[in-house]
Amino acid sequence: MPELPEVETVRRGLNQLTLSQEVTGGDILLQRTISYPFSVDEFVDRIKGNTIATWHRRGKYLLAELSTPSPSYLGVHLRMTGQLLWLNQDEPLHKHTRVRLFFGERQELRFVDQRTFGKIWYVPGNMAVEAIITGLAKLAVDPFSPEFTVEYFANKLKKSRRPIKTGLLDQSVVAGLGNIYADEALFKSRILPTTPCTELQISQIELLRIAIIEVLSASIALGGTTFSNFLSVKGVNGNYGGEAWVYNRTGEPCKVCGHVIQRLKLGGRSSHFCSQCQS
DNA sequence: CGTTATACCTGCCAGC
DNA sequence: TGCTGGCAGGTATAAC
Ligand SMILES: [Zn+2]
Repeated sequence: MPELPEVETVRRGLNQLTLSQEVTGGDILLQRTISYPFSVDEFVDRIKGNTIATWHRRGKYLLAELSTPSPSYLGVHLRMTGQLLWLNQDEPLHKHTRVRLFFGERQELRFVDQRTFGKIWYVPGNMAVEAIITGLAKLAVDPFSPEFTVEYFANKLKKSRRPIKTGLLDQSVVAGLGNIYADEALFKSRILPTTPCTELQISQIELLRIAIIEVLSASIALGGTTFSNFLSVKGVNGNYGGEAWVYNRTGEPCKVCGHVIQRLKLGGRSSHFCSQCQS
């Protein structure tokens, strides 16, 4: 479900709805969703009594800053099908409910996750976030950060001759891109997904950098994607879908030149592209 | 070290 | 109608 625009949409909803309310309990319906600590009872004990000061996003990871002890955190990764929903506790359970966190008397933050790949961590105050949520250790800069310069990007890309599509999905190159927006950014910058990273000209790298920022911004502005089971915290789907140039359009005509959109497996993932517009 | 394949799951859809 | 194979937002780890 979630790439950067969807996770950012969820983060904004969480900041509107969940702050400054006491966590009064929890119910872990699927133990392996909790990545840390090992004991789910300890997880609930540690979270209980806290309030959330604010939600941060790092790449596709969500981090809730907890009140006590400071600094301590609740981390969430939605992976493919995770949803965080703000509900009344009496709302009937969704089929794929995995974790319930209760707030105050009636409210609940419910983690629903069909494919069960999603992960939740509690990060104690005396431990580094990267030591618990290990995926954060190798995470690259955010595409909206001033550090995401053409020099930074070129430096990351020169290290490997793998296809650029594979490079864009590597979260240690740039944080937050997934299959949809990687394909869209490559189309917008007119680069074939198969192009080896090392063969990109600096001018192409700059076009790609701009396209990444544009495509992610456009989707955030529309509340995330229509593709997949994505839902915001308030339970609504996004509106970014009709504006897709190539993603999920195999066999349909290119919106620019009319040539048929093709699909190719790269790094185990589908890539969608126009062989006329992209080179 | 870089790179690819596979595992982790559930469900949907096209084709036979 | 079943059944089967392929596919789906992502990442960690094993196996070259
Ligand atoms: Zn085209």
